[in-house]
Amino acid sequence: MAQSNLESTAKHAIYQTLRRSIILGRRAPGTRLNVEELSEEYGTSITPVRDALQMLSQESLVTIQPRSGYFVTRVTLKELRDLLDLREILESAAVERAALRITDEELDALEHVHAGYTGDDDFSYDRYTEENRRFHCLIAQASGNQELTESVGHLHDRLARFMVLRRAGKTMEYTHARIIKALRAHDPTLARQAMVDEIRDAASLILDRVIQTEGSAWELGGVAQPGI
Amino acid sequence: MAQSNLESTAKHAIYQTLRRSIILGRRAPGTRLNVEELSEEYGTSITPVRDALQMLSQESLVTIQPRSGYFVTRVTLKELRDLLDLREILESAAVERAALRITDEELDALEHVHAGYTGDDDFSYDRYTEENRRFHCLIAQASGNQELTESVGHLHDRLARFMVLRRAGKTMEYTHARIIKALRAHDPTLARQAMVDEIRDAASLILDRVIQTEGSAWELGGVAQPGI
DNA sequence: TTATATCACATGATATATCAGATTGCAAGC
DNA sequence: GCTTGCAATCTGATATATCATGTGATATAA
Repeated sequence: MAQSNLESTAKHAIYQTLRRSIILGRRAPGTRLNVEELSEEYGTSITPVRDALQMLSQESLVTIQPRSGYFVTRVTLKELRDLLDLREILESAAVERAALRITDEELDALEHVHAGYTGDDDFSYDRYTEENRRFHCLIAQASGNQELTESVGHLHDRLARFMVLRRAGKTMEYTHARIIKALRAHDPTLARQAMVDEIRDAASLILDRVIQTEGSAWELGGVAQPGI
Repeated sequence: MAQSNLESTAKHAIYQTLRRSIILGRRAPGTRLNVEELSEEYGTSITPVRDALQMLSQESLVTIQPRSGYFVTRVTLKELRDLLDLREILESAAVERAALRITDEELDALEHVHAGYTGDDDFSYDRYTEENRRFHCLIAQASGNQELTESVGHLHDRLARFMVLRRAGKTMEYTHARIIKALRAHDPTLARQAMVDEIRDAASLILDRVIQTEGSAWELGGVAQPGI
């Protein structure tokens, strides 16, 4: 997304709000998104709504059936596995690079990401998920590669609705502390190992949870697009 | 980009044509893209032109200055370096995974990508660049990770206008043969090394060429967006 | 009762007009 | 001569109307 000051446009405000509601699971996968309803909800015409939906479709959060409808994208189990694997590829590379060049300021920032465990309610889990995203993006930023940072951020956005399923509120600070320790030691191998451990644990938990709680709704290995 | 049968829409046809002209360098970085002119050129109203430009901006090929103009995105030297580094991250991971699971059919396909060296003219270089993209996407596909495959494809699209600068028409088949040999041996370490060698050689050549031929036009380490 | 054809409606896609902000050029003041 | 302010123009952003396609419902025939 290459734009300057796009934040001043209505389409951007709608995009952000809608994106967040999809990511946080308030609009369920497969749900139809109706442009007339959305334009009433946001108090605009359908044009910026369409623009926002176009943007979301390019992030694969929304699927366009031309001339038929817009839908919140369903994710197959295969796609989820692919995303989690891609996450490992990107974030292990990021943390290796970060270990070699991270500054004290950046390390301090990492240590202040978490506001602590406050329970297992939905509100707390929204916060933990956001803090987790911030933590990992700060590491990617410390890699010095902005393209990599943006890729990591987008990946977290796409995975956010699944990250909540982990229920890792109690353990997150511990696993992140391991990563911070390796970064402080400027040890790329150790940092990579700590990161890969976290990511694989998370992937395993997410996949288990998804299969348990939504097994019957998943298109295992198939194409899960509306209308097909 | 999550859509079904989008190819039937005018916005998609415009998107593809415009995208290609940017990638092939026919619209130079920094060039203003005027919606009225484009709508006349494509014989439509400005609406699908706007849609297409929105899509291109999300791929960072176009930069939107809200209420001011659309421009072909300029890439800073830092961004180019970051992209090339991200390419190494993604493609080395892809080739490792491919080495473990590539089929004979996929290997045959790799061996038939190249139509041979035909000279140093522009037309030939367009073809080499396209063949190079296809080669690397086939490898990513052989990794079995569709998300990774798409990421590699997008990366090649963004880098296409720089890949041409390599002038690697004569050497490409040789470097690709090394990779194919390692894949045939199902040796991930060897495959990774061959891939990293190619990517680093390419990156070095591209950066040298860019600095030589366009050094004075580059915003070294700065922000190179129109109007700033 | 089932299969096929037709019609009506829903909804995205597109066209056109208007609005809103940015940019440029010119004039006045210092 | 330089700077600032204002007006005009440019151009993207948005609103509204119309078009085009897909889907579901209904009617008709076998």
